[in-house]
Amino acid sequence: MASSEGNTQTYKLASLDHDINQHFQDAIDVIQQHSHNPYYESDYKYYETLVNQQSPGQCQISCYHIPHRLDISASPYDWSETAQQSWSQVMPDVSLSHPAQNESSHFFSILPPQRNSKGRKKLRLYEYLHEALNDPSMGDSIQWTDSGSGTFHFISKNKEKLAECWGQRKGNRKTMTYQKMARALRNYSRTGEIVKVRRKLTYQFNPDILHRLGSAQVPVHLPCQPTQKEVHSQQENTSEQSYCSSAPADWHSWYEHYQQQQEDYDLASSFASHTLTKL
DNA sequence: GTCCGTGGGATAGCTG
DNA sequence: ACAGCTATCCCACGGA
Repeated sequence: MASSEGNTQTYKLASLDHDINQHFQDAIDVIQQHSHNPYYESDYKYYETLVNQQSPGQCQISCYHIPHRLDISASPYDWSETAQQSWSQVMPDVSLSHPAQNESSHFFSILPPQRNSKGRKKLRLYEYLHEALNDPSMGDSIQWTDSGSGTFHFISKNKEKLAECWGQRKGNRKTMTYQKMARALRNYSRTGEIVKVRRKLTYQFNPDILHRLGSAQVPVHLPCQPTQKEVHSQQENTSEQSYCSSAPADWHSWYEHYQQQQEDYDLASSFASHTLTKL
């Protein structure tokens, strides 16, 4: 894909200017905000405020629901509406002053899109990550950077724990590592489901994926290693609900938007670098 | 030099 | 059996 190559080149350029860019990040943010890019906003405001709330080593996902203003809670969602919505309508409008983990919560589950040989849907990585993000007990491994824009980051200290949980969840024989899990995440960059953000350990959900995950919820408890009964029960609960696997109209525009952001960032980086050279 | 994060080719495994 | 998709394995690279 040409866009992937473009992104790669952009990353390489950005790495050359890494030091400079750190100092110019604030200025770049201002530029991006003025260019009306809603998905490049202040992703990192909560680094200082986010707190590890739960005990480490606990490999369990309780699956809490974050209420979004646009949320449709547990009711099935008509995805045909999504294609008719503008970007601002699709995006959950979560106030930056209310980090997700401080919200009141209740149990939920998400709907895996793939089916296994028995006709059940298979959990995908991004779904698992979304579960983990909304599970306070996993707050020491993965956290929302900005739940409104779908930006999240792994906690360096415990990211391996999350990866191991993912591997256990998938029933892998070999231990899953963050490195391998991150490789899978990079695959999502190709499809646009999750993209890499220019920050260490930070990624961003496609807003439509985010919206889909946020609105496909039913009360259920999902342990890291669910028993067969639990798996069956969960899947019984979710299999009847509609789950649109086709890409809605806004998906493409979002990805273009993302690429444009990369270009904007690159331009800003070049400008910053050029300016410093002259100084 | 090591460690960590990232990028990507190759391949295994699953699904239709 | 086959193709397509996703996850995993493994290695290389760059920065701190």
